[in-house]
Amino acid sequence: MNSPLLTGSFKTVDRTKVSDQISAQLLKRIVSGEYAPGTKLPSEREIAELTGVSRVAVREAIGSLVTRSIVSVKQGRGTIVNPIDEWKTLDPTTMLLIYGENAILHLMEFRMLLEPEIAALAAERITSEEIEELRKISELPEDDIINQHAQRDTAFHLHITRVSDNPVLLMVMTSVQDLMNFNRRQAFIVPGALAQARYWHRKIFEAIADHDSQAARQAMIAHLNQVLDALDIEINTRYKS
Amino acid sequence: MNSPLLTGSFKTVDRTKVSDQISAQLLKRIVSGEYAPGTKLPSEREIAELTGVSRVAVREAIGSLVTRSIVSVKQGRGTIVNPIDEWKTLDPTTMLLIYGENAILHLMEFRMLLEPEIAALAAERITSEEIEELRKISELPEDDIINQHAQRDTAFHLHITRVSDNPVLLMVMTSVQDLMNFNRRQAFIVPGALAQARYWHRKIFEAIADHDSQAARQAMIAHLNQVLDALDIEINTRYKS
DNA sequence: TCCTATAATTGGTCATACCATTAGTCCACT
DNA sequence: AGTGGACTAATGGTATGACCAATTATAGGA
Repeated sequence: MNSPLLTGSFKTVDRTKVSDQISAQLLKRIVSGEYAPGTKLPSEREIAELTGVSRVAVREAIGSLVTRSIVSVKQGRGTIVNPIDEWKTLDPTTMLLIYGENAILHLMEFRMLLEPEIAALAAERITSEEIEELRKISELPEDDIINQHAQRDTAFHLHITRVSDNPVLLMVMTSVQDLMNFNRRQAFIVPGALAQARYWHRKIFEAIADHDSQAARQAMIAHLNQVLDALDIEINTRYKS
Repeated sequence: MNSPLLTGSFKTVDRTKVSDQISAQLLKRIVSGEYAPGTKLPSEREIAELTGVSRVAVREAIGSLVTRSIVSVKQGRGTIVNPIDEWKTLDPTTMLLIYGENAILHLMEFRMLLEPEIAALAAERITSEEIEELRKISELPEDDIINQHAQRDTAFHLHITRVSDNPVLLMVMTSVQDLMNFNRRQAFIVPGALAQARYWHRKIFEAIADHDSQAARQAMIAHLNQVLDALDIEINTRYKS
Protein backbone atom coordinates (compact mmCIF):
# COMPACT_ATOMS: atom_id res chain seq x y z
CA MET A 1 0.00 0.00 0.00
CA ASN A 2 2.00 2.92 -1.26
CA SER A 3 -0.60 5.57 -1.94
CA PRO A 4 -3.71 5.61 0.21
CA LEU A 5 -4.99 8.55 -1.76
CA LEU A 6 -5.22 6.37 -4.82
CA THR A 7 -6.35 3.10 -3.30
CA GLY A 8 -9.50 4.62 -1.95
CA SER A 9 -8.92 3.34 1.57
CA PHE A 10 -9.71 6.60 3.25
CA LYS A 11 -10.11 6.71 6.96
CA THR A 12 -12.74 8.85 8.58
CA VAL A 13 -11.10 11.48 10.71
CA ASP A 14 -12.06 11.16 14.34
CA ARG A 15 -13.65 14.42 15.31
CA THR A 16 -14.83 13.21 18.68
CA LYS A 17 -13.68 15.38 21.52
CA VAL A 18 -10.79 13.89 23.44
CA SER A 19 -12.60 14.36 26.72
CA ASP A 20 -15.58 12.41 25.39
CA GLN A 21 -13.35 9.56 24.36
CA ILE A 22 -11.76 9.45 27.80
CA SER A 23 -15.18 9.66 29.39
CA ALA A 24 -16.43 6.74 27.33
CA GLN A 25 -13.35 4.71 28.10
CA LEU A 26 -13.68 5.32 31.82
CA LEU A 27 -17.36 4.40 31.75
CA LYS A 28 -16.54 1.22 29.89
CA ARG A 29 -13.96 0.22 32.45
CA ILE A 30 -16.35 1.04 35.26
CA VAL A 31 -19.15 -1.06 33.79
CA SER A 32 -16.75 -3.90 33.04
CA GLY A 33 -15.89 -4.04 36.72
CA GLU A 34 -12.31 -2.89 36.38
CA TYR A 35 -13.25 0.06 38.56
CA ALA A 36 -16.00 -1.37 40.70
CA PRO A 37 -18.48 0.75 42.67
CA GLY A 38 -16.95 1.86 45.94
CA THR A 39 -13.41 1.76 44.64
CA LYS A 40 -11.20 4.62 43.58
CA LEU A 41 -10.35 5.70 40.08
CA PRO A 42 -6.68 6.48 39.39
CA SER A 43 -5.76 10.08 40.08
CA GLU A 44 -6.33 12.65 37.37
CA ARG A 45 -2.61 12.99 36.76
CA GLU A 46 -2.30 9.23 36.45
CA ILE A 47 -5.16 8.88 33.97
CA ALA A 48 -3.72 11.73 31.97
CA GLU A 49 -0.41 9.99 31.71
CA LEU A 50 -1.91 6.59 30.94
CA THR A 51 -4.09 7.93 28.17
CA GLY A 52 -1.61 10.45 26.84
CA VAL A 53 -3.90 13.44 27.09
CA SER A 54 -3.75 16.55 29.23
CA ARG A 55 -5.16 16.73 32.71
CA VAL A 56 -7.73 19.25 31.53
CA ALA A 57 -9.28 16.68 29.19
CA VAL A 58 -9.35 14.10 31.96
CA ARG A 59 -11.04 16.55 34.28
CA GLU A 60 -13.72 17.30 31.70
CA ALA A 61 -14.29 13.59 31.21
CA ILE A 62 -14.66 12.98 34.93
CA GLY A 63 -16.88 16.04 35.22
CA SER A 64 -19.31 14.47 32.80
CA LEU A 65 -19.44 11.34 34.95
CA VAL A 66 -20.02 13.46 38.03
CA THR A 67 -22.98 15.25 36.47
CA ARG A 68 -24.56 11.86 35.88
CA SER A 69 -23.80 10.74 39.45
CA ILE A 70 -21.67 7.89 38.16
CA VAL A 71 -18.71 8.95 40.29
CA SER A 72 -18.14 11.29 43.20
CA VAL A 73 -15.11 13.53 43.44
CA LYS A 74 -13.60 15.04 46.55
CA GLN A 75 -10.61 17.25 46.78
CA GLY A 76 -7.65 15.64 48.47
CA ARG A 77 -9.32 12.25 48.50
CA GLY A 78 -9.88 11.20 44.91
CA THR A 79 -12.63 9.93 42.64
CA ILE A 80 -14.79 7.02 43.74
CA VAL A 81 -17.33 5.05 41.74
CA ASN A 82 -20.94 5.22 42.95
CA PRO A 83 -23.22 2.17 43.18
CA ILE A 84 -25.22 1.76 39.98
CA ASP A 85 -28.40 2.38 41.98
CA GLU A 86 -27.37 5.98 42.35
CA TRP A 87 -26.53 6.66 38.74
CA LYS A 88 -28.79 9.26 37.24
CA THR A 89 -28.69 8.84 33.52
CA LEU A 90 -30.91 7.43 30.85
CA ASP A 91 -28.51 8.16 28.06
CA PRO A 92 -28.54 5.38 25.48
CA THR A 93 -24.83 4.64 25.43
CA THR A 94 -24.68 4.05 29.16
CA MET A 95 -27.86 1.98 29.30
CA LEU A 96 -26.77 -0.26 26.46
CA LEU A 97 -23.35 -0.66 28.02
CA ILE A 98 -24.85 -1.85 31.27
CA TYR A 99 -27.83 -3.89 30.17
CA GLY A 100 -27.15 -4.71 26.54
CA GLU A 101 -30.12 -6.12 24.64
CA ASN A 102 -32.19 -6.12 27.83
CA ALA A 103 -32.13 -2.34 28.00
CA ILE A 104 -34.74 -2.23 25.25
CA LEU A 105 -37.00 -4.75 26.96
CA HIS A 106 -36.80 -2.91 30.28
CA LEU A 107 -37.52 0.25 28.42
CA MET A 108 -40.58 -1.21 26.73
CA GLU A 109 -41.89 -2.39 30.06
CA PHE A 110 -41.46 1.11 31.37
CA ARG A 111 -43.37 2.51 28.43
CA MET A 112 -46.15 -0.02 28.96
CA LEU A 113 -46.61 1.27 32.48
CA LEU A 114 -46.47 4.96 31.74
CA GLU A 115 -47.61 5.75 28.22
CA PRO A 116 -51.19 4.48 28.46
CA GLU A 117 -51.68 6.81 31.42
CA ILE A 118 -50.06 9.65 29.51
CA ALA A 119 -52.49 9.06 26.65
CA ALA A 120 -55.39 9.12 29.09
CA LEU A 121 -54.17 12.40 30.57
CA ALA A 122 -53.74 13.86 27.10
CA ALA A 123 -57.33 12.95 26.25
CA GLU A 124 -58.51 14.90 29.26
CA ARG A 125 -56.40 17.97 28.67
CA ILE A 126 -55.99 18.45 24.94
CA THR A 127 -57.19 21.78 23.54
CA SER A 128 -58.76 22.40 20.15
CA GLU A 129 -55.61 23.90 18.70
CA GLU A 130 -53.55 20.99 19.96
CA ILE A 131 -55.97 18.57 18.33
CA GLU A 132 -55.12 20.00 14.93
CA GLU A 133 -51.40 19.82 15.58
CA LEU A 134 -51.67 16.25 16.77
CA ARG A 135 -53.76 15.33 13.73
CA LYS A 136 -51.00 16.45 11.40
CA ILE A 137 -48.36 14.56 13.29
CA SER A 138 -50.40 11.37 13.56
CA GLU A 139 -50.98 11.08 9.83
CA LEU A 140 -48.45 8.66 8.44
CA PRO A 141 -47.99 8.72 4.66
CA GLU A 142 -48.82 5.43 2.98
CA ASP A 143 -45.46 5.31 1.29
CA ASP A 144 -43.46 6.29 4.33
CA ILE A 145 -39.88 5.14 4.46
CA ILE A 146 -38.80 3.23 7.52
CA ASN A 147 -36.30 5.86 8.51
CA GLN A 148 -38.79 8.67 8.27
CA HIS A 149 -41.41 6.67 10.06
CA ALA A 150 -39.12 6.18 13.03
CA GLN A 151 -38.85 9.93 13.32
CA ARG A 152 -42.58 10.41 12.99
CA ASP A 153 -43.27 7.80 15.62
CA THR A 154 -40.98 9.60 18.07
CA ALA A 155 -42.62 12.90 17.32
CA PHE A 156 -46.07 11.42 17.80
CA HIS A 157 -45.38 9.94 21.20
CA LEU A 158 -43.57 13.03 22.38
CA HIS A 159 -46.36 15.29 21.25
CA ILE A 160 -48.90 13.32 23.19
CA THR A 161 -46.68 13.70 26.21
CA ARG A 162 -46.47 17.41 25.59
CA VAL A 163 -50.27 17.60 25.48
CA SER A 164 -50.49 15.88 28.83
CA ASP A 165 -49.01 19.11 30.13
CA ASN A 166 -46.59 17.83 32.72
CA PRO A 167 -42.92 18.78 32.41
CA VAL A 168 -41.74 15.85 34.50
CA LEU A 169 -43.42 13.45 32.12
CA LEU A 170 -41.94 15.29 29.18
CA MET A 171 -38.39 15.18 30.48
CA VAL A 172 -38.60 11.50 31.28
CA MET A 173 -40.15 10.60 27.96
CA THR A 174 -37.64 12.69 26.04
CA SER A 175 -34.80 10.71 27.54
CA VAL A 176 -36.64 7.48 26.97
CA GLN A 177 -37.35 8.21 23.32
CA ASP A 178 -33.65 8.78 22.73
CA LEU A 179 -32.97 5.30 23.91
CA MET A 180 -35.87 3.92 21.88
CA ASN A 181 -34.47 5.38 18.70
CA PHE A 182 -31.56 3.02 18.95
CA ASN A 183 -33.96 0.21 18.15
CA ARG A 184 -36.93 1.83 16.57
CA ARG A 185 -35.66 1.47 13.05
CA GLN A 186 -35.25 -2.23 13.52
CA ALA A 187 -38.71 -2.73 14.90
CA PHE A 188 -40.33 -1.39 11.78
CA ILE A 189 -38.44 -3.73 9.54
CA VAL A 190 -40.83 -6.50 10.46
CA PRO A 191 -43.36 -6.92 7.62
CA GLY A 192 -46.68 -5.31 8.41
CA ALA A 193 -45.39 -3.47 11.46
CA LEU A 194 -45.54 -0.18 9.65
CA ALA A 195 -49.11 -0.66 8.52
CA GLN A 196 -50.20 -1.63 12.01
CA ALA A 197 -48.45 1.39 13.50
CA ARG A 198 -50.34 3.57 11.04
CA TYR A 199 -53.61 2.03 12.15
CA TRP A 200 -53.00 2.46 15.88
CA HIS A 201 -51.69 5.97 15.58
CA ARG A 202 -55.01 6.93 14.01
CA LYS A 203 -56.94 5.12 16.72
CA ILE A 204 -54.97 6.82 19.47
CA PHE A 205 -55.40 10.21 17.89
CA GLU A 206 -59.15 9.78 17.52
CA ALA A 207 -59.55 8.72 21.13
CA ILE A 208 -57.56 11.67 22.40
CA ALA A 209 -59.37 14.09 20.11
CA ASP A 210 -62.67 12.72 21.47
CA HIS A 211 -61.47 13.33 25.01
CA ASP A 212 -62.10 9.63 25.60
CA SER A 213 -59.35 8.82 28.05
CA GLN A 214 -60.33 5.19 28.49
CA ALA A 215 -60.20 4.53 24.76
CA ALA A 216 -56.91 6.40 24.50
CA ARG A 217 -55.44 4.25 27.21
CA GLN A 218 -56.56 1.05 25.52
CA ALA A 219 -55.35 2.10 22.10
CA MET A 220 -51.94 2.98 23.47
CA ILE A 221 -51.70 -0.40 25.18
CA ALA A 222 -52.53 -2.13 21.92
CA HIS A 223 -50.02 -0.03 20.02
CA LEU A 224 -47.21 -0.76 22.45
CA ASN A 225 -48.02 -4.45 22.42
CA GLN A 226 -47.75 -4.37 18.66
CA VAL A 227 -44.36 -2.66 18.86
CA LEU A 228 -43.25 -5.20 21.42
CA ASP A 229 -44.28 -8.05 19.14
CA ALA A 230 -42.31 -6.52 16.30
CA LEU A 231 -39.28 -6.14 18.54
CA ASP A 232 -39.55 -9.75 19.69
CA ILE A 233 -39.75 -10.98 16.13
CA GLU A 234 -36.83 -8.78 15.16
CA ILE A 235 -34.67 -9.97 18.02
CA ASN A 236 -35.49 -13.62 17.46
CA THR A 237 -34.80 -13.35 13.76
CA ARG A 238 -31.50 -11.71 14.41
CA TYR A 239 -30.37 -14.47 16.74
CA LYS A 240 -31.39 -17.19 14.30
CA SER A 241 -29.50 -15.83 11.33
CA MET B 1 -16.54 45.30 65.37
CA ASN B 2 -12.95 44.69 66.24
CA SER B 3 -12.76 41.02 66.97
CA PRO B 4 -15.05 38.65 65.07
CA LEU B 5 -13.61 35.75 66.99
CA LEU B 6 -15.15 37.11 70.15
CA THR B 7 -18.43 38.43 68.83
CA GLY B 8 -19.53 35.00 67.67
CA SER B 9 -20.47 36.23 64.20
CA PHE B 10 -18.70 33.48 62.33
CA LYS B 11 -19.26 33.12 58.67
CA THR B 12 -19.44 29.76 57.00
CA VAL B 13 -16.64 29.48 54.53
CA ASP B 14 -17.83 29.07 50.97
CA ARG B 15 -16.48 25.74 49.81
CA THR B 16 -18.54 25.67 46.64
CA LYS B 17 -16.50 25.09 43.55
CA VAL B 18 -16.13 28.17 41.39
CA SER B 19 -17.28 26.27 38.33
CA ASP B 20 -20.47 25.25 40.12
CA GLN B 21 -21.17 28.83 41.04
CA ILE B 22 -20.72 29.91 37.45
CA SER B 23 -22.87 27.03 36.29
CA ALA B 24 -25.65 28.00 38.67
CA GLN B 25 -25.43 31.62 37.64
CA LEU B 26 -25.61 30.77 33.95
CA LEU B 27 -28.59 28.49 34.53
CA LYS B 28 -30.33 31.22 36.47
CA ARG B 29 -29.83 33.71 33.68
CA ILE B 30 -31.03 31.18 31.13
CA VAL B 31 -34.20 30.42 33.05
CA SER B 32 -34.82 34.11 33.69
CA GLY B 33 -34.86 34.66 29.94
CA GLU B 34 -31.71 36.74 29.77
CA TYR B 35 -30.28 34.02 27.56
CA ALA B 36 -33.39 32.65 25.87
CA PRO B 37 -33.51 29.30 24.09
CA GLY B 38 -32.11 29.61 20.60
CA THR B 39 -29.83 32.49 21.48
CA LYS B 40 -26.14 32.47 22.08
CA LEU B 41 -24.30 32.67 25.37
CA PRO B 42 -21.34 35.04 25.52
CA SER B 43 -18.07 33.45 24.50
CA GLU B 44 -16.07 31.55 27.08
CA ARG B 45 -13.44 34.24 27.20
CA GLU B 46 -16.10 36.86 27.70
CA ILE B 47 -17.84 35.02 30.53
CA ALA B 48 -14.47 34.45 32.16
CA GLU B 49 -13.74 38.14 32.10
CA LEU B 50 -17.22 39.17 33.25
CA THR B 51 -17.18 36.79 36.20
CA GLY B 52 -13.53 37.22 37.04
CA VAL B 53 -12.65 33.55 36.89
CA SER B 54 -10.43 31.60 34.57
CA ARG B 55 -11.59 30.15 31.31
CA VAL B 56 -11.06 26.67 32.69
CA ALA B 57 -13.72 27.23 35.32
CA VAL B 58 -16.12 28.61 32.74
CA ARG B 59 -15.58 25.62 30.51
CA GLU B 60 -16.33 23.23 33.35
CA ALA B 61 -19.49 25.15 34.14
CA ILE B 62 -20.67 25.02 30.54
CA GLY B 63 -19.71 21.36 30.36
CA SER B 64 -22.12 20.61 33.16
CA LEU B 65 -24.90 22.35 31.22
CA VAL B 66 -24.02 20.38 28.11
CA THR B 67 -24.27 17.06 29.93
CA ARG B 68 -27.80 18.01 30.90
CA SER B 69 -28.64 19.07 27.34
CA ILE B 70 -29.38 22.58 28.51
CA VAL B 71 -27.00 24.11 25.98
CA SER B 72 -25.21 22.90 22.88
CA VAL B 73 -21.64 23.85 22.12
CA LYS B 74 -19.97 23.92 18.76
CA GLN B 75 -16.42 24.82 18.00
CA GLY B 76 -16.07 28.06 16.12
CA ARG B 77 -19.75 28.89 16.50
CA GLY B 78 -20.38 29.29 20.19
CA THR B 79 -22.77 28.07 22.86
CA ILE B 80 -26.52 28.17 22.20
CA VAL B 81 -29.36 27.53 24.61
CA ASN B 82 -31.60 24.55 23.83
CA PRO B 83 -35.41 24.66 24.05
CA ILE B 84 -36.58 23.56 27.47
CA ASP B 85 -38.28 20.57 25.86
CA GLU B 86 -34.88 19.10 25.15
CA TRP B 87 -33.39 19.56 28.61
CA LYS B 88 -32.61 16.24 30.19
CA THR B 89 -32.42 16.81 33.88
CA LEU B 90 -34.60 16.13 36.85
CA ASP B 91 -32.21 17.70 39.28
CA PRO B 92 -34.10 19.58 41.99
CA THR B 93 -32.37 22.93 41.63
CA THR B 94 -33.16 23.17 37.95
CA MET B 95 -36.75 21.99 38.28
CA LEU B 96 -37.50 24.40 41.09
CA LEU B 97 -35.87 27.23 39.17
CA ILE B 98 -38.10 26.61 36.17
CA TYR B 99 -41.41 25.62 37.72
CA GLY B 100 -41.20 26.85 41.28
CA GLU B 101 -43.90 25.51 43.58
CA ASN B 102 -45.54 23.70 40.67
CA ALA B 103 -42.57 21.39 40.28
CA ILE B 104 -43.78 19.47 43.31
CA LEU B 105 -47.31 19.18 42.01
CA HIS B 106 -46.15 17.97 38.60
CA LEU B 107 -43.93 15.53 40.37
CA MET B 108 -46.74 14.18 42.50
CA GLU B 109 -48.87 13.69 39.42
CA PHE B 110 -46.04 11.76 37.87
CA ARG B 111 -45.77 9.56 40.93
CA MET B 112 -49.52 8.98 40.92
CA LEU B 113 -49.25 7.59 37.42
CA LEU B 114 -46.21 5.43 37.91
CA GLU B 115 -45.86 4.26 41.49
CA PRO B 116 -49.09 2.27 41.77
CA GLU B 117 -47.96 0.24 38.76
CA ILE B 118 -44.52 -0.18 40.29
CA ALA B 119 -46.12 -1.51 43.45
CA ALA B 120 -48.16 -3.94 41.38
CA LEU B 121 -45.06 -5.15 39.57
CA ALA B 122 -43.23 -5.53 42.85
CA ALA B 123 -46.04 -7.69 44.21
CA GLU B 124 -45.64 -10.02 41.26
CA ARG B 125 -41.88 -10.28 41.40
CA ILE B 126 -40.76 -10.05 45.02
CA THR B 127 -38.75 -12.98 46.34
CA SER B 128 -38.81 -14.39 49.86
CA GLU B 129 -35.51 -12.78 50.81
CA GLU B 130 -36.65 -9.44 49.47
CA ILE B 131 -39.82 -9.71 51.53
CA GLU B 132 -37.77 -9.77 54.71
CA GLU B 133 -35.68 -6.79 53.62
CA LEU B 134 -38.77 -4.83 52.68
CA ARG B 135 -40.38 -5.69 56.00
CA LYS B 136 -37.53 -4.12 57.91
CA ILE B 137 -37.60 -0.99 55.82
CA SER B 138 -41.36 -0.60 56.00
CA GLU B 139 -41.47 -0.63 59.78
CA LEU B 140 -41.60 2.94 60.99
CA PRO B 141 -40.76 3.48 64.67
CA GLU B 142 -43.61 5.01 66.66
CA ASP B 143 -41.42 7.77 67.93
CA ASP B 144 -39.82 8.55 64.62
CA ILE B 145 -38.55 12.04 64.09
CA ILE B 146 -39.78 13.89 61.04
CA ASN B 147 -36.32 14.13 59.59
CA GLN B 148 -35.63 10.44 59.96
CA HIS B 149 -39.03 9.57 58.65
CA ALA B 150 -38.40 11.49 55.46
CA GLN B 151 -35.35 9.34 54.88
CA ARG B 152 -37.22 6.13 55.65
CA ASP B 153 -40.01 7.09 53.30
CA THR B 154 -37.52 7.60 50.48
CA ALA B 155 -35.86 4.29 51.22
CA PHE B 156 -39.22 2.51 51.26
CA HIS B 157 -40.35 3.78 47.90
CA LEU B 158 -36.98 3.16 46.31
CA HIS B 159 -36.82 -0.35 47.67
CA ILE B 160 -40.18 -1.20 46.17
CA THR B 161 -38.88 0.10 42.87
CA ARG B 162 -35.78 -2.04 43.25
CA VAL B 163 -37.96 -5.09 43.81
CA SER B 164 -39.87 -4.38 40.62
CA ASP B 165 -36.62 -5.36 38.97
CA ASN B 166 -36.44 -2.83 36.16
CA PRO B 167 -33.39 -0.56 35.97
CA VAL B 168 -35.19 2.07 33.92
CA LEU B 169 -37.79 2.41 36.64
CA LEU B 170 -35.08 2.58 39.26
CA MET B 171 -33.13 5.31 37.54
CA VAL B 172 -36.19 7.42 36.96
CA MET B 173 -37.43 7.02 40.51
CA THR B 174 -33.99 7.73 41.95
CA SER B 175 -33.89 11.04 40.15
CA VAL B 176 -37.43 11.82 41.17
CA GLN B 177 -36.89 11.02 44.84
CA ASP B 178 -34.19 13.64 45.04
CA LEU B 179 -36.66 16.27 44.03
CA MET B 180 -39.26 14.91 46.42
CA ASN B 181 -36.89 15.22 49.34
CA PHE B 182 -37.01 18.96 48.93
CA ASN B 183 -40.58 18.86 50.14
CA ARG B 184 -40.91 15.60 51.98
CA ARG B 185 -39.92 17.08 55.30
CA GLN B 186 -42.58 19.73 54.99
CA ALA B 187 -45.30 17.26 54.11
CA PHE B 188 -44.82 15.32 57.29
CA ILE B 189 -45.16 18.40 59.45
CA VAL B 190 -48.92 18.23 59.01
CA PRO B 191 -50.46 16.70 62.14
CA GLY B 192 -51.37 13.08 61.67
CA ALA B 193 -49.53 12.73 58.39
CA LEU B 194 -46.84 10.66 60.00
CA ALA B 195 -49.28 8.25 61.57
CA GLN B 196 -51.12 7.80 58.31
CA ALA B 197 -47.90 7.18 56.44
CA ARG B 198 -47.07 4.49 58.97
CA TYR B 199 -50.41 2.84 58.36
CA TRP B 200 -50.19 2.86 54.59
CA HIS B 201 -46.62 1.68 54.49
CA ARG B 202 -47.72 -1.39 56.41
CA LYS B 203 -50.66 -1.94 54.08
CA ILE B 204 -48.47 -1.63 51.01
CA PHE B 205 -45.91 -3.99 52.41
CA GLU B 206 -48.52 -6.62 53.28
CA ALA B 207 -50.05 -6.49 49.82
CA ILE B 208 -46.68 -6.86 48.12
CA ALA B 209 -45.63 -9.66 50.47
CA ASP B 210 -48.91 -11.44 49.63
CA HIS B 211 -48.15 -11.07 45.93
CA ASP B 212 -51.48 -9.28 45.67
CA SER B 213 -50.74 -6.78 42.93
CA GLN B 214 -54.21 -5.28 42.83
CA ALA B 215 -54.15 -4.56 46.56
CA ALA B 216 -50.64 -3.16 46.28
CA ARG B 217 -51.75 -0.82 43.54
CA GLN B 218 -54.72 0.40 45.57
CA ALA B 219 -52.71 0.88 48.74
CA MET B 220 -50.10 2.90 46.90
CA ILE B 221 -52.79 5.11 45.38
CA ALA B 222 -54.24 5.72 48.82
CA HIS B 223 -50.82 6.48 50.26
CA LEU B 224 -49.96 8.99 47.55
CA ASN B 225 -53.34 10.67 47.90
CA GLN B 226 -52.64 11.04 51.58
CA VAL B 227 -49.25 12.60 50.86
CA LEU B 228 -50.85 14.90 48.35
CA ASP B 229 -53.40 16.04 50.92
CA ALA B 230 -50.65 16.75 53.38
CA LEU B 231 -48.78 18.75 50.78
CA ASP B 232 -51.89 20.75 49.90
CA ILE B 233 -52.50 21.56 53.53
CA GLU B 234 -48.88 22.49 53.99
CA ILE B 235 -48.80 24.75 50.97
CA ASN B 236 -52.08 26.46 51.85
CA THR B 237 -50.99 27.00 55.42
CA ARG B 238 -47.75 28.50 54.30
CA TYR B 239 -49.45 30.96 52.01
CA LYS B 240 -51.90 32.06 54.69
CA SER B 241 -49.28 32.81 57.30
C1' DT C 1 -22.71 40.91 -8.36
C1' DC C 2 -20.57 36.93 -7.00
C1' DC C 3 -16.80 34.23 -5.57
C1' DT C 4 -12.61 33.61 -3.08
C1' DA C 5 -8.72 34.32 -0.13
C1' DT C 6 -7.87 36.21 4.26
C1' DA C 7 -8.67 37.61 8.88
C1' DA C 8 -11.20 37.42 13.17
C1' DT C 9 -13.92 34.81 16.37
C1' DT C 10 -14.75 30.93 19.19
C1' DG C 11 -14.38 26.44 21.12
C1' DG C 12 -10.69 22.40 22.00
C1' DT C 13 -6.31 20.97 23.87
C1' DC C 14 -2.00 21.31 26.13
C1' DA C 15 1.81 22.36 29.61
C1' DT C 16 2.87 24.28 33.85
C1' DA C 17 2.49 26.34 38.10
C1' DC C 18 0.39 27.01 42.40
C1' DC C 19 -3.57 26.72 45.89
C1' DA C 20 -6.72 23.81 49.10
C1' DT C 21 -8.12 19.68 51.21
C1' DT C 22 -7.23 15.25 53.04
C1' DA C 23 -4.75 11.49 55.02
C1' DG C 24 -0.85 9.58 56.78
C1' DT C 25 3.67 9.82 59.56
C1' DC C 26 6.45 10.81 63.11
C1' DC C 27 7.77 12.88 67.28
C1' DA C 28 7.58 15.50 71.53
C1' DC C 29 5.13 16.05 75.59
C1' DT C 30 2.15 14.45 79.18
C1' DA D 1 0.44 4.39 76.44
C1' DG D 2 -1.68 8.05 74.44
C1' DT D 3 -2.59 12.59 72.96
C1' DG D 4 -1.73 16.48 70.16
C1' DG D 5 0.54 18.88 66.68
C1' DA D 6 3.84 19.75 62.92
C1' DC D 7 5.29 18.01 58.75
C1' DT D 8 4.77 15.63 54.30
C1' DA D 9 2.72 13.40 50.38
C1' DA D 10 -1.18 12.73 47.48
C1' DT D 11 -5.03 14.58 45.07
C1' DG D 12 -8.41 17.62 43.32
C1' DG D 13 -9.32 22.96 42.13
C1' DT D 14 -7.95 27.15 39.77
C1' DA D 15 -5.23 30.21 36.96
C1' DT D 16 -2.13 31.60 32.78
C1' DG D 17 -0.76 31.57 28.48
C1' DA D 18 -0.10 29.46 24.34
C1' DC D 19 -1.50 27.18 20.22
C1' DC D 20 -4.75 24.18 17.28
C1' DA D 21 -9.28 23.61 14.70
C1' DA D 22 -13.74 24.88 13.02
C1' DT D 23 -16.66 28.55 11.78
C1' DT D 24 -18.00 33.04 10.41
C1' DA D 25 -17.22 37.63 8.78
C1' DT D 26 -14.87 40.60 5.68
C1' DA D 27 -12.37 42.71 2.16
C1' DG D 28 -10.74 42.36 -2.49
C1' DG D 29 -10.77 40.86 -7.14
C1' DA D 30 -12.89 38.76 -11.40
